[in-house]
Amino acid sequence: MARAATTSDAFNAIAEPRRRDILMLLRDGERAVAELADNLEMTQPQTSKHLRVLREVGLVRVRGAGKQRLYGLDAEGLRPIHEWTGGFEQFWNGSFDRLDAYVQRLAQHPSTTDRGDTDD
Amino acid sequence: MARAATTSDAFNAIAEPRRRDILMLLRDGERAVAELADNLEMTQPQTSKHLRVLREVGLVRVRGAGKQRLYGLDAEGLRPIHEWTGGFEQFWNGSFDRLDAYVQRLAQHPSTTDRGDTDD
DNA sequence: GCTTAACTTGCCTATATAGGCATATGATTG
DNA sequence: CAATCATATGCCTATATAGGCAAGTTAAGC
Repeated sequence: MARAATTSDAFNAIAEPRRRDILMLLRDGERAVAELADNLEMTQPQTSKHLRVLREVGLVRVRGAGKQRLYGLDAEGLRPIHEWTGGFEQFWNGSFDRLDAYVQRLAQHPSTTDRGDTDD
Repeated sequence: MARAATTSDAFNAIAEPRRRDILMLLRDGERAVAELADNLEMTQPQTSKHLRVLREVGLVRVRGAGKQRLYGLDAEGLRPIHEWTGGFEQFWNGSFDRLDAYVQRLAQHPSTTDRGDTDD
């Protein structure tokens, strides 16, 4: 099979640096497409396409304003990613060692601790 | 041009659900390839390839243990993602309105978002 | 209705996988 | 060294973009 679709979920959507840039810009408020394109030095169609992806995964929403289309942030979709990565927080704040790993393994998969190399 | 490489950074690496599964399993401790493959119901080559991507972006590390290769978590690389998404936290915890946006636009410092330096 | 402005979409190409399968590489043991 | 177990890679195919460019669409204004 082929690779996963970037339009499938937020994880894939923010894998593209361009789209992360767009989201960061939108933190300052709604922006028109041309404004985004100008700020990020991308062509307009390029910007529109990225915005479409972001819209399909629900990270931005559009609002018609005359001839323009104002895109606004809908960051709720980033929350699952923040929480998912947060599930690994203990591994980078220094409060984790082999004993912790062993305890966690026991708690979660008691049957899979039979590798016999836990000689502590 | 083509789409971005999934091996380029952690953002791309975790865009693949399979790889997220692997990382979650590794929270319980080191695992051999076959063990991961078995747990996730993937083939062994498939697992090896995903592990290679994860290794190249620095999310896991390997350790030879006899005939086996034990993969362990190196979650430090997830930290930037956690922090990046954290930069949008204000948008989903309800403490954001048009005035906030206005103030942020005035400040124009997208590099360092709110890290509790106001009234924590 | 026609023109213009601001976007969106279609079409095309090149590229980067992800998965399947077979094979090569590494390490251990007899 | 040969045999075997555990992984890693190579090769191949199908697919999903991302980007460029052109054409279509929608909204205002005259």
